[in-house]
Amino acid sequence: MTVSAKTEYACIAMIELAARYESGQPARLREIVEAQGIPQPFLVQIMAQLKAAGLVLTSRGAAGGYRLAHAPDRISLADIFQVIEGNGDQTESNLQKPTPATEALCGVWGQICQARTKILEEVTLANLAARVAEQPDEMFYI
Amino acid sequence: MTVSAKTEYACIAMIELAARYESGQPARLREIVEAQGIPQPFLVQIMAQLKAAGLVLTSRGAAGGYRLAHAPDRISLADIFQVIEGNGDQTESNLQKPTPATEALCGVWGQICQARTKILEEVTLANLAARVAEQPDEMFYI
DNA sequence: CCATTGTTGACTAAGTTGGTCATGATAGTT
DNA sequence: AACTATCATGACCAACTTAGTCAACAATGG
Repeated sequence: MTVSAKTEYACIAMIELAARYESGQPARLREIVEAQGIPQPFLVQIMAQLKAAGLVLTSRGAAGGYRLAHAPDRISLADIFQVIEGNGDQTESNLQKPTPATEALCGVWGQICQARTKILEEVTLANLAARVAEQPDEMFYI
Repeated sequence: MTVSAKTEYACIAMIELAARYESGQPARLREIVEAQGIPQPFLVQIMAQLKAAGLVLTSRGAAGGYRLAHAPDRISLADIFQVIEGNGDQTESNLQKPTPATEALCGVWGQICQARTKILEEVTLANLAARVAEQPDEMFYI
């Protein structure tokens, strides 16, 4: 599989925002960074992409921060992957000249993409937030 | 998804070998290269890996070449992926500090890996060779 | 006005991918 | 034995991607 760090960070940040969605108050970058241990300047890039795609809203200024653009149960991991990785749907071959063999293989790649997309679409932020809430917080070490 | 060129080449070469399995005669590197348009020196590397993993047998010398080590219906794409990509099963997080959020996500990554592996295990070389044989050969252009 | 926050875009270091090259080892052919 | 066809091995390299940094800027609340 190999999910890139960037994509994973994006998902984590979105989960964090989902947890605060009810309160209606925006989360500052620093808060997300501190809660999750993501390198700050890197997260800036990521949030910018998520904003450009319309998944999060921002407010500038002293009391600013990031909020989800939609309810957590309306945003799925598939949406986030789409933004960060582009539509990674590789139904194309690396080989220029199409042969019967490449076409057969592309069919398989397509099947895999479909299976993956289905799973990602079914997992929403609300869904994940619930799972997170269930787990013990494991903060008993420094 | 993004299957690397290397992995795809490996699969193609194995399909080519599967087609010749019945004849019992080894296929030369050059023949595979010419039939499929893979850069020759690169394929050498790939075949070496497949050999080291015991998927193909080789004979050196004038009438030498490559053969499958097992019947085509005993080799699946999962075997080939395993050799070329290592066990790409990423159930690990990119983030050092494990948080509840990362654990929830890793569960999803695991699900996806499982789905992918299942598909790859079900597709054997015999299976693919049959699909290839069905397709018209599209050799009407130069 | 000013401190706090997000915005933008350029930059970079390290690793991976895709590929090349040269040289050597082995086996059949003559 | 000499020759040639074939695989074997390991070093090498260029381009791209990933992960991350930095600095200057813009807007907003108090």
